[in-house]
Amino acid sequence: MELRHLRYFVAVAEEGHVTRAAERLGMQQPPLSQQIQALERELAVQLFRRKPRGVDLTDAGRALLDDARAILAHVDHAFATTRRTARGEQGRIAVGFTSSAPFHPFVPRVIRAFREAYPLVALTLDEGGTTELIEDLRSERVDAAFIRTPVADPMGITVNPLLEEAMLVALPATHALAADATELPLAALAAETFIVYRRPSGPGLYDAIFGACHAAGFSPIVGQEAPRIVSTLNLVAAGLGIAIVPASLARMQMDGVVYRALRSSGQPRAPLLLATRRGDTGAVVRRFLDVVKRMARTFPRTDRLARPRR
Amino acid sequence: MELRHLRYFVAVAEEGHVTRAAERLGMQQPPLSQQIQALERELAVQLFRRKPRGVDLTDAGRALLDDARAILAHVDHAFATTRRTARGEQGRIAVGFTSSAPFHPFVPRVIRAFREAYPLVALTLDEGGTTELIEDLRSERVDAAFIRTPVADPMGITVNPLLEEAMLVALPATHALAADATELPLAALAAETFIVYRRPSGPGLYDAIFGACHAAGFSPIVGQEAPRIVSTLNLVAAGLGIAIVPASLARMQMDGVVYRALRSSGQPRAPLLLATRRGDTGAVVRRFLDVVKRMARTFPRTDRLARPRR
DNA sequence: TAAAAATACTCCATAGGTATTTTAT
DNA sequence: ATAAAATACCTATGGAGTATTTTTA
Repeated sequence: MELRHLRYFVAVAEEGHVTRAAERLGMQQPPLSQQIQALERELAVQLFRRKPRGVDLTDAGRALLDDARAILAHVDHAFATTRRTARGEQGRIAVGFTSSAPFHPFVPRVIRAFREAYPLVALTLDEGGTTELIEDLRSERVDAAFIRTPVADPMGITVNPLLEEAMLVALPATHALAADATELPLAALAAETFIVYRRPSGPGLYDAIFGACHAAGFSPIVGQEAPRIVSTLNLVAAGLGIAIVPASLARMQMDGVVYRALRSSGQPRAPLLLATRRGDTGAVVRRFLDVVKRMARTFPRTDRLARPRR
Repeated sequence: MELRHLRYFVAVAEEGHVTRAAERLGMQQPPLSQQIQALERELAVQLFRRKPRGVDLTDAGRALLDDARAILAHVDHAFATTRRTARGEQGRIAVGFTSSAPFHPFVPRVIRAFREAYPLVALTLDEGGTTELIEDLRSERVDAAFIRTPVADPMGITVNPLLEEAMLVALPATHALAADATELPLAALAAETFIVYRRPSGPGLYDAIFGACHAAGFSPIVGQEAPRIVSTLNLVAAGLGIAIVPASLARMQMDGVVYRALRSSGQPRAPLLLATRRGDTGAVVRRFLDVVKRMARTFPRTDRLARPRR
């Protein structure tokens, strides 16, 4: 029993005429008659009643016709779905992000663009800490993750740098420097207590900030450590110190916190990165990466990556 | 693209191993590999990732697997349905009956028995006049019809005699003969006005009643004609005359009407018949006829048919 | 290096073609 | 008498078998 038999059966049933059906199928009448007979023999059921000017369906044949059509349609549908899945146009993708990532306008923008470009892909979003997200990537709970810091141990993980942005100083509103409306040189913060974000297993943005301070000629005084970037702002509002945060965080206005720009020379910069599994063959993930990289290239110049020095 | 490809694909996907799948399919590994490749080529999609100890599904392959299983199951289901339909175990049948037929206990009994024996057959019931039912049979609105009178023009119709029953006199309750509790000889009705049932296109039970009366030595006085057997009883209740009706009608107790048996010698008898299309090839109809005929043979002796004299 | 899949080839079963007969009105 | 399906027979495509090579962790 093969699909051929069903295709032939439907053609004969629809034409009510073996010869005409053979014509429609681009074949001769005798082999078509034979295949129909083979089908009837295998089912041990008479499907057609032979009449002098054609054939017509028996009750059993009529019962089979609907099913045969449905089966053939199902086959077509399955193939279309398979092809779309292979092209990455259909399927599912789970995207993770750290708490600070969605403040960067690039992230919601790229998610929206992907959803529009691939409406048949079910995209789910999960927030998590960087360490957690890397673990989720390895265990395939997520397929891609927007993170803000390079990964310490990228075994099996590819980290794609996307954009960089300036960093700002977050000051308590009552702070003396907050009165100054202009941008600050980094050196002006030499006497301040720094609230830093540092995750247990890696440096976070720590190195970028400290490197910039050292270049500016001082070694920062470290106060409280916060578990995630967003929570540093709470500590700043409480007057426990100042913090250097990615510029996009300024979108979150928080009572008791004001932001001030840093003078561009020697300014630390915060990256936005996308982590994926190394050698992931999922076509949807590849499509997602394509969209993300393409959009990163067309993002406003100031946020583009510095060309890596070779 | 043939079902073979889907069967092979499912086997390989389930085993995760071409060689083992080939074993399960009772074939060698190379032709199986070839067929899988042919499937991938036709879809232009890679379904398996080849690994040193077997193969595993790509996303596209995983998408196809569910559909492939569903398609193969659908094929099996379709074939089972087709076979059942051919055997008359599944399908539909429309059964007609004249207004007086369901009073005969045989009719509801046989309907119930058929429904139990063939639960997958959808049986519908339609009441109608005899002429109407014969027309419905010809136009395939019904497939079988219980009727009470032979058909005048049975062109293309087979009428199967099933049972015969005695006839009773229906008398107005106020009638002098109603006081007499015992059975009556037919001759006692010689002076009565007969209400007869006679359909436009045929004799109905007219001939049976008149024949019996003539044999009893009188020619009945005909009063009103009623359109259907049941309505004769209304005319009897109204005192317009008496009627000779099938014994099973006595199940319908009606105010103002009493029934009296007729002495058996020369008693007219009413047939119950089943009309079907001559040469109907519908397996369900054949099953129905089988059940009806079998049950008619095992019905209480007094209602069985007189052996046709040759 | 070893297990498994892929390739190369051979064979034959059968789908499909051609010619003719049978069937049913 | 005629249209159409069935049968008989032939051809050749391609599915399946055997032997061998290639692949990859």
